[in-house]
Amino acid sequence: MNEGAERLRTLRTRLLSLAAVHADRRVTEELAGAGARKWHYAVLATLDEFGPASQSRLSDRTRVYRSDLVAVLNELSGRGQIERAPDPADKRRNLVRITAAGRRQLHTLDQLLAAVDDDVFAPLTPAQRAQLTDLLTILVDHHGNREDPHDRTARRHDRGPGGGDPRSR
Amino acid sequence: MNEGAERLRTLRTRLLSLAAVHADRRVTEELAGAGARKWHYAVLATLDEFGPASQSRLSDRTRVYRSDLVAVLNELSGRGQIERAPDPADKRRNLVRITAAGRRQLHTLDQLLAAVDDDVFAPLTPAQRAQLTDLLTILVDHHGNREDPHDRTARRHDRGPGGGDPRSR
DNA sequence: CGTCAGCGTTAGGCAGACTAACGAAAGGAC
DNA sequence: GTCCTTTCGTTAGTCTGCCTAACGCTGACG
Repeated sequence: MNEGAERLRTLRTRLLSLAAVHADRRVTEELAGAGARKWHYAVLATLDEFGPASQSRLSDRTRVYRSDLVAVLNELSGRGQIERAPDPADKRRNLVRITAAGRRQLHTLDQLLAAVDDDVFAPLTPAQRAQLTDLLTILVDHHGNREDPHDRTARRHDRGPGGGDPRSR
Repeated sequence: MNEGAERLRTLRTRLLSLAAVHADRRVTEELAGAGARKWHYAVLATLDEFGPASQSRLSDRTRVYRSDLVAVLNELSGRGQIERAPDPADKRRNLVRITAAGRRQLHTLDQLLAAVDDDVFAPLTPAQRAQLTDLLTILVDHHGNREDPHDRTARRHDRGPGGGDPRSR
């Protein structure tokens, strides 16, 4: 009944995708149960660890696009989990800070995600889980440093005269 | 400079996602260079290994939704890489078969994907790559068997009666 | 022969990733 | 101080992948 072609089953990039899709789905499901999404968690966690920050800084740290961040912050502040106030030192900026309610929510989500992790990686032994984390970390670190996401400092002007987008899409 | 919160950097599900997103992007880019997409490859490979099949069988084996498969097959047949003809034995079905041109394309894509794999997993030693494949295979096999994709026999009824989810956007 | 299930197809929703552009404000050069 | 450029938050819109719903047709079964 089940299962496809040899080539597909052993294609490493595909395996990676399939595993990730499944994990993503589980995470999304669980977070939805708490009325949150991945980005909400990312923002709350980042604010908690780094303290108040402007939206663009948040965008850099969470890898959420500035344009999409707006909606996320709207939702979070609608629930009183963050506060957004103009920065007196620079009126272009908003200073975003996490609230007590936000910390409570963050704590809830932390536990939730730990449970999902346990569930998703249940078929692996603790040693294997650690192994997997190591391998993935190597990969992510490697390309994370050379292919910075929407980098604002290095890019921006490289739109050559040809206008061509190097990454066709 | 770089990099976000500890909690995010060490979250296993997130690492998995990030690695997969990167791999996916590379794959998509390269395939685009050959005028193909992932699904095209999946279909061609499956046809090549299993021989002619109906669309719904293809859908099962490739995990491409029947609705989306239509467009993929249109494109492939537009390029002469597959042939689609009504099954004389059951007029509801189309029999899809790969052509010689399709096999050539498949071969091209195989090489292309091998190169991408090499590139994406370059930071890992061969032993580590094998390890990763093993770990991912365990994960995929495990949930692949209990959470059949768009399973048609055992529907899911989880969409509550409450109607839509008015996600503001 | 009538009902039901399976097939291919069309249409559409929704979310995530990403680009473009804009008004407001800041910073620097002169 | 006046230009010019950059940064910031924001809105709008595109594109793709994932997924549901429904339709018309055909075959299977009682």
